[in-house]
Amino acid sequence: MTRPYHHGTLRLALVAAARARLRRTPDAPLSLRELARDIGVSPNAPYRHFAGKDGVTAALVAAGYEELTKLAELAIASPHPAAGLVASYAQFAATEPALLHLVNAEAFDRALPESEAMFARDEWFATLVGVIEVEAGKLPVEEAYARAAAVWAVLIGATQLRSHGARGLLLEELQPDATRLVQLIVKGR
Amino acid sequence: MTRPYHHGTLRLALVAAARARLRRTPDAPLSLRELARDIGVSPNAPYRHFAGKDGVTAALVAAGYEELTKLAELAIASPHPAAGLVASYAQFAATEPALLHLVNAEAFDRALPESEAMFARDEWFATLVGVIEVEAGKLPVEEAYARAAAVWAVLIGATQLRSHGARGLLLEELQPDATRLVQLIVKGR
DNA sequence: CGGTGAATGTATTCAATGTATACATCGACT
DNA sequence: AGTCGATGTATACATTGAATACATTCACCG
Repeated sequence: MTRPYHHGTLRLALVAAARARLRRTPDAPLSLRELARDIGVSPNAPYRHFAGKDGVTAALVAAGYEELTKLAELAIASPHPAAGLVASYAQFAATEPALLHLVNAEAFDRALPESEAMFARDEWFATLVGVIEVEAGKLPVEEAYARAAAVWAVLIGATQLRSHGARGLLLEELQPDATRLVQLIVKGR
Repeated sequence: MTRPYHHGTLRLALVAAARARLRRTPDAPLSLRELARDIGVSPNAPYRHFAGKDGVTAALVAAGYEELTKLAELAIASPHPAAGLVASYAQFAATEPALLHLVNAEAFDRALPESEAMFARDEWFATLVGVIEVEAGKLPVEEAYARAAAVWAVLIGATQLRSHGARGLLLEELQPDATRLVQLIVKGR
C-alpha cells in the first residue's frame, strides 16, 4: 500500500510546508523543489497548483495578510482596539517572523500577480481603517487612510527593527513605544 | 591592446555595477555572475574581493548606511534637523529604492558577517541619536535610543509603503505625515 | 457499467546560478 | 633577475526554477 498517486490536497500541503520551513529555518531561502521533497512529491507537481515560485510566495503573502486581518478584527471587537492591534501584531511577529518579513518585503516591490495576495492586502488595510474609525470616530476618508497608513508604517518598521537585538532594540522594549505611537496616530495626535 | 589582466579596482567596480543594476532594474535579483559579466571579468574574479555573494550584499548595505549617515549629518547641521532628515531619507528612497530596500531587509534577518555593514549600521543609528539630541537637548541615554529607534521604524515603514501606489499611499502624500510623526517622536510627544 | 476527457503527478531535460579547486598572470620587493 | 603574494581565469559540480512530454486517476455521461 504505497502513497496514492494523487496527493489530494497538494496546494494546502505546499503552503503548510512552506510555513513550516519559514518557522523552522527563518533565514533559509525557500526552494520549491525542497518543498516538493518535504511532501514527497515530484519537483514539478507544484506547478499544477501555482504559477511557479512566485505563485507560492503570493499564496503565503495572502495567508499572512488573512491572519493579520483576522487578528485585527478581533482587536476591533476588544475593549482597546489600538493596543490590541499592536499586541497581536507583535505576537504574530514573534511567532512567524519570517512569514511576516515575507509579507512586508515581497508584497510590495515584486509585483505579485493581481491576485489573492493583493486582495488580502487591501482587506488588511481596510481593517486597519476600521480600527481607526472605532477609536477616533467617523473621519474624512483621506484622514482615516492617512492615519491607517501611518499605523501600518509603524508596525512594519517596528517589526523590522525587532529582529536585530543590537543596540538594545528588543521586542519587549519596542512594543510599548509602538503602542504609544500608534495611539498617538489613531487619535490625530 | 587588450584589457589588462588585472582590473585594478574590481572591488569598487563590483559595488558600482551592483548599484547600477539596482537602479536600472530594481526588482531583478542580483546575480554575481551577471555583475562579473557587466564588468567583463571571469565569473569567479569577485571571490578575490568578497566572501561570496553575501559579501557583496554586505558591501552594498554598508555603502547604503554610509550615505544615509552622511545625509543625516548634513541634516543635523541644517536649520531643521528632523525635517531635513526625513526629506533627505525620502529623496534617497526615491533615487535608489532597491538599495534602500536591500539595506532595510537584508541588514537584519540574514546575519551579515560581523563586518563593515554592521559597523555602518551602528554609525547610522548613532547619527540618528544625534538628531534626537540636537532637537530635544540632552536626554537619558535609553530615552534618546528609544526615540531614535522609533524614528528609524517610521522611516523604514514609510519607505516600504512608499513603493506601492495602491490605496493612494504615494510618497508625496506620505512624506508630510512622516515628517509630522518624526517631529512628534523627536520631542517626546 | 464503461469509456472518455480533464485534473493531477511524473520523467526528462535545460539554462542559470553560487561556489570550490586548480592553474595562469602580474607586480612589487629582495 | 628571481620569487612570492595578489589577482584573475578555467574547469567542474550541485542546486535551482522551469518547460515539455508522458502517466495516472477521477468525475462525469452514455
